[in-house]
Amino acid sequence: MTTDKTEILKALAHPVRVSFLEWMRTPEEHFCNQAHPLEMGICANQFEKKCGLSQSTVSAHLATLEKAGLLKTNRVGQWAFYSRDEENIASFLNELKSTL
Amino acid sequence: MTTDKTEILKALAHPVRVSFLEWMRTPEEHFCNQAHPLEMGICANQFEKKCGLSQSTVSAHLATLEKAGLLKTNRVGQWAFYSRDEENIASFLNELKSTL
DNA sequence: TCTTTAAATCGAAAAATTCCGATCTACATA
DNA sequence: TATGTAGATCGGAATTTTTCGATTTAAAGA
Repeated sequence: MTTDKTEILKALAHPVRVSFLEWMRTPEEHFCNQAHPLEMGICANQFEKKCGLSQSTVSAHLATLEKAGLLKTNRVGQWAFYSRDEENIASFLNELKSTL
Repeated sequence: MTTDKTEILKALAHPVRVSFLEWMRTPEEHFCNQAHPLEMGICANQFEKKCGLSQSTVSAHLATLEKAGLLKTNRVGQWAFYSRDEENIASFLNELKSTL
């Protein structure tokens, strides 16, 4: 969670990772079949089903987004729940708007 | 000049290309030594001096930014003058803000 | 304790990106 | 016409990214 502009832009350079973030804007729309309450975040395995990539690839994409500061992780038992880091996302968008 | 979100985000994934765009926000500050008037745009060779990369590499970076729709080209004689495509940049930022 | 399940990590292959020097094209000028 | 300059394009090397299957780690349940 570095919040470095370059790292964030690299994280956004792959369409699958952008999709992950976009899906998470409206979880009830994209992850309505999740066993756990959506308030806990989105379970990692939900992304696998939705994007068709392997477990290890999805895990790597989620790690990239988390390292960039765009996602937060909530580990409960054997599960990892991801949610958008709205504060970092907003400040990135603001920085981009004022510097780009 | 496709104005495709994915292509733009890929174009922004390299720090040198982001620098190019940022420098061009204030040309009088970053390209004050240009022989031609800054209103014509920024001459390609200006970027070479400033970033230290080779002519062919700079040309490729500029082409990437132009294909993404972030820059416009104005060819005059043997020179290529580049300027920001403010309209596309603004609509990209707006789209990003409302979808990401 | 043994088995199952979820997710991270490892190792390696494939693909994409970055970069350079050399070449090619176009224009300008002597 | 020959020379010089600017910039695009080509070919290839180096690096980075993407992806997968296999393994490891950790927790859950039988």
